[in-house]
Amino acid sequence: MPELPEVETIVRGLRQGSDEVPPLPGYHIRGVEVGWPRHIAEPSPKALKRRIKGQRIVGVRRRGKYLVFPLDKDTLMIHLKMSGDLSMAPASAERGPYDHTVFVLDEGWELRFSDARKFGKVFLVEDPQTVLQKLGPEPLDDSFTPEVLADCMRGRSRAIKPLLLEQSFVAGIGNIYADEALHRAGIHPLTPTDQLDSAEIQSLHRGIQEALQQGIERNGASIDWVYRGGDFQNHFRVYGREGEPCPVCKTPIKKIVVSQRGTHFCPRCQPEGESK
DNA sequence: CACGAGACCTGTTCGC
DNA sequence: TGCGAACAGGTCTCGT
Repeated sequence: MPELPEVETIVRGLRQGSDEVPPLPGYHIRGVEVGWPRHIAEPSPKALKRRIKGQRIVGVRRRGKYLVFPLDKDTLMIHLKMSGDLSMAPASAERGPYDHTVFVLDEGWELRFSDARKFGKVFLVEDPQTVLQKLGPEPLDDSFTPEVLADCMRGRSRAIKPLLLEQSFVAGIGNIYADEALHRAGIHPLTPTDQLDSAEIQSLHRGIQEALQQGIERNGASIDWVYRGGDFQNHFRVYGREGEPCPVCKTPIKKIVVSQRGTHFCPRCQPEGESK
C-alpha cells in the first residue's frame, strides 16, 4: 500500500490540483456513492451519506498514512491500506473498475476512491482524534528528534523492524520504507531494539527521515499495477532487490521473512548481532 | 507485553 | 499454454 511518501504525494496533488484538475479544497460534497459498503468504517453508509451532504471541504492533510479532510462540521478521513488510491476526475470521465467509493462534488467533479483489494477505509467523525489518537509521532516533524525516537524505543526488546511497522511507535512507516531506513542506518532488521546504542539510534533516526524524504522527492513509489506517477521504486537500495548488489558494498541483497513480511537487507552493511 | 496465525480482498507472478 | 500456489505497499483480532 501507499506508505507515508505515497500518501503525502496524493495529499499534495489534491491540495494543489494540476493542469487537468482543480485543487480540492473549497468544493462541496453533494453526495457519496458507495459501491462496497465495507469501505465505510464509520458511521454506517447511510448515516455517512446523510451527514456529509452539503459539507464543504476545507483542506487536505495527512497524519501517518491517513488522508484527513477537515469539513465544515465533521472530519473525513481515508486510509488507503494496500491498494487504495484517490483522484479528482470529471464526472463525465469513465469510472475505473475499482472506484468503489465516489464523492460527488460541485461543478461536475468527483473525488474517487479506487481500491482493488477493498481493504481501505472511510471515516466521518466529529473529532479526528478518535481515529488518530493511537498514532505515534510524525517522523518528518521538527519535533521528531533522535531523543524522541530513543524515548519511543525505551523498554522495548522486540526486533526493530516489526516495531518500525507499528503505527503507534512511529506513524507512516511501512514495509518498504522500514527496509530502506534500516539499510541507511546499517542496522539488521532483527536487532533487538534495546540493544541499539545512542549512535545507532541517531543513525536510525537519520535513516528514517532520509528514506521518507527521498520517497517524497520522487513522488513516492509505483509498484505492481498501482501506478501513481512516482519513481522511487527505481531508487530502492534493498526492497525488492534480492540477489542484486548492495549499492554501497556490492554484496548481494538477502531476503528473509520477519513477522510474515518480506524483509530485505545487506548482510555486510547490516550485520546481525553486531554490537558497536 | 510479545508474537504468530488468520482474516479481510483481488490481481499478478511464479513454478511445475 | 495452463493451473494452482505464493505473494503483494496494511492493520485488526484472537490465541498462546
